Amino acid sequence: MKNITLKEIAETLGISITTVSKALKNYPDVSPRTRQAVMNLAHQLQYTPNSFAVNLRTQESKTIGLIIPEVVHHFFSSVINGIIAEAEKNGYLVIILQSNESLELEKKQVALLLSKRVDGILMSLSNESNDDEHIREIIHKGIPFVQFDKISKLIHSSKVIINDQLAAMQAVQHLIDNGCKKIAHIRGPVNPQNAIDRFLGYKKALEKNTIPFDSSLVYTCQRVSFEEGYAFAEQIKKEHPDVDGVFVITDLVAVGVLAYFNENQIRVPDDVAVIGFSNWFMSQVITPKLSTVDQPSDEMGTRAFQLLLEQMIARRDQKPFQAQTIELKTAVVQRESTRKKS
Amino acid sequence: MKNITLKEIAETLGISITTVSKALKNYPDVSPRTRQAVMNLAHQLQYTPNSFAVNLRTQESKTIGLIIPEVVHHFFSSVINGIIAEAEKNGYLVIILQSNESLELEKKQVALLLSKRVDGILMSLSNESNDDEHIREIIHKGIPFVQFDKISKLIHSSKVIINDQLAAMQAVQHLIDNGCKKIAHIRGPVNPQNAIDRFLGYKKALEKNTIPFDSSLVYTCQRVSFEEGYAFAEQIKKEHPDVDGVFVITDLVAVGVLAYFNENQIRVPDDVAVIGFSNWFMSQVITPKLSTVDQPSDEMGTRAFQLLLEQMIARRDQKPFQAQTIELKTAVVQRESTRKKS
DNA sequence: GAAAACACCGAAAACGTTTTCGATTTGATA
DNA sequence: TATCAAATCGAAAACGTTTTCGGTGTTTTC
Repeated sequence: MKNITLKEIAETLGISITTVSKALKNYPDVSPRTRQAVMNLAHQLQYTPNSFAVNLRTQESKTIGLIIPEVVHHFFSSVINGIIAEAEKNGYLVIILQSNESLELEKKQVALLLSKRVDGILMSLSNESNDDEHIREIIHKGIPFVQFDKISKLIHSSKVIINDQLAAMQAVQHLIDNGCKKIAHIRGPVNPQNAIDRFLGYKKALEKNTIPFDSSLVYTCQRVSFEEGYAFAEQIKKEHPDVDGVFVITDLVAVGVLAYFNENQIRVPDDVAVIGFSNWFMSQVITPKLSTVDQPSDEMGTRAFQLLLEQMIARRDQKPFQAQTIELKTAVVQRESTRKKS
Repeated sequence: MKNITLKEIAETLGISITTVSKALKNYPDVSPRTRQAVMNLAHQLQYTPNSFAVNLRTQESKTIGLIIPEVVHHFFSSVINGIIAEAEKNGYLVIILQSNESLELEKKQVALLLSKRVDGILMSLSNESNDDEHIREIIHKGIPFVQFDKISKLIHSSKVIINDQLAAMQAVQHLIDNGCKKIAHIRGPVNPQNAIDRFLGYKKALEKNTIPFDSSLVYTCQRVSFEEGYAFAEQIKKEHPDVDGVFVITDLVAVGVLAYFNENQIRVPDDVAVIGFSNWFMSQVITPKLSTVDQPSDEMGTRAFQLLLEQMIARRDQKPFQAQTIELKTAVVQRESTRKKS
């Protein structure tokens, strides 16, 4: 039951701890004979180094922290997938924390990870985040750090993002190209950068097509939920019966919109076209199939980790490191909810 | 940038490291004066204990490992949610590993967690798991361990499960109660206990209703995917045009079944009733809304962690510990895909 | 045959904490 | 005043590893 240590190997072999350690780590200054003996015994005894001791000695834990707003979320779970796969491939483990979109929790969790002395931190901001203190703390402490998806533009760090503004423009343009004249937008909360950018993209697309912007056509989610989509769909139809296109902040909400339309004999896309964002799995199985903007979630995870790894290596080797921003490609994917109008 | 230590506090205050440590940990044998001084300085300097050192000294890391087959999966992501919430509440962090349904990876990951010396391990088996060695290793080493969802009955450990056999029986009974006479079953892979139990439940329900069991009505998934559901639906309709009910291993596959039926003018539930399992979010938004068996995924996570915590505490206090099995309640939830036939 | 090079090994410090146990001081008691 | 108890502190060991540096002994070189 007791875990075996270098000391025990050393004692049974009648040599020093130092030599055992060196034999195991392929140091050149140990004879083939002793190395073999050590290796054999270590293997036979199933020796595994005590990682607590290794951590203390080397001052690194080969563990990174990940803070995301939500785990039960198709997009984020895909990102997690990418991160832990890439991390494991490179010998790192991932501790996952969930901010539940709460700034307060997010701050606690940053402190927690810092006190745990993870080798790096990966983070997507909560919707409440309008305050940077805790993030600056990470950077100030010199902990490798990269933001992805929901980022703060004010923080100088590596980032993996998409061009939300452009993607949103393309989505709205797609609506227009399919004959929509009056387009509503169900946007995300006020703080997150991507909600802001998508809103800006919406505005720009209208502008480009000389469609006047009407702020009463913009509906703002608080919780970004299915229920909100459902409720806003109803509200839109009440307040603007002639709306013929809706651009929705994310697929989950868009599915709520579709649910209301379906239940109330409002034909999609004939009466109203709907386009979502993120390309959740769900979108391809509902009726009508939801058009959306595809966003490479898995890749976002792997790239984010790679960036973090670069920075962790630079730190270990005391080399300078330049923060980088990677912008991933998005693509409008057309499905049934935006078929062209005759 | 440098992290501050007990030693530095001790030196600037002109007292010993011991006293500083004791002051911070509320030992009784330090005077109010010095305690206050230490507290103040520690706070001012933002001292946080070096967890590497604490780990080494206390031989625990306040970190647990979690191995699941898949992260991008509604059920599992819900369980993760429950686990990390409950863990954090109790001061534990969670390292998540994904076996990708591969036994080989699963074994590596167990070894990894063992070498990282996590305080406990939570695990749901991969579909490939038909071999116990690595699990027995965990138990043999005395590491607290609890299985959930996809478990091995042969391993003696705490477990959090549902009564798959009963739940499946109820699902099939529900189909029968709604007028189905010839019921197909799309089952999960051969190894997992829950696939076996659900199949057994299917058989028992037929038996109870004196419907003859026909093995050609049973279709076996390999990957438990949407696509398989789609393909099996086609196959079922070809081989058994008179099938009027399908019980499917899980909602994702059932959604594939619905997709095929929808596209081929096979009316659900009028021609064929369909019931899934697990109550994924998706099920309530597709057309027709999918009947299913609700399974408390979040709670499964919290209960699993609680069981693990009990065992970790018992181990720390050198108290004996009895493995427990918690059986969570399931419930058939009726939606549109199984409306009663006239 | 002396000097230099080489091969092999181990002592010891260091990482930063926790905890035991003994030492010292102070105040109270007989 | 001598004794005892209580209050306060610190030395030191321990957790298990990594790595530097110096010390042997052996072999090569001129």
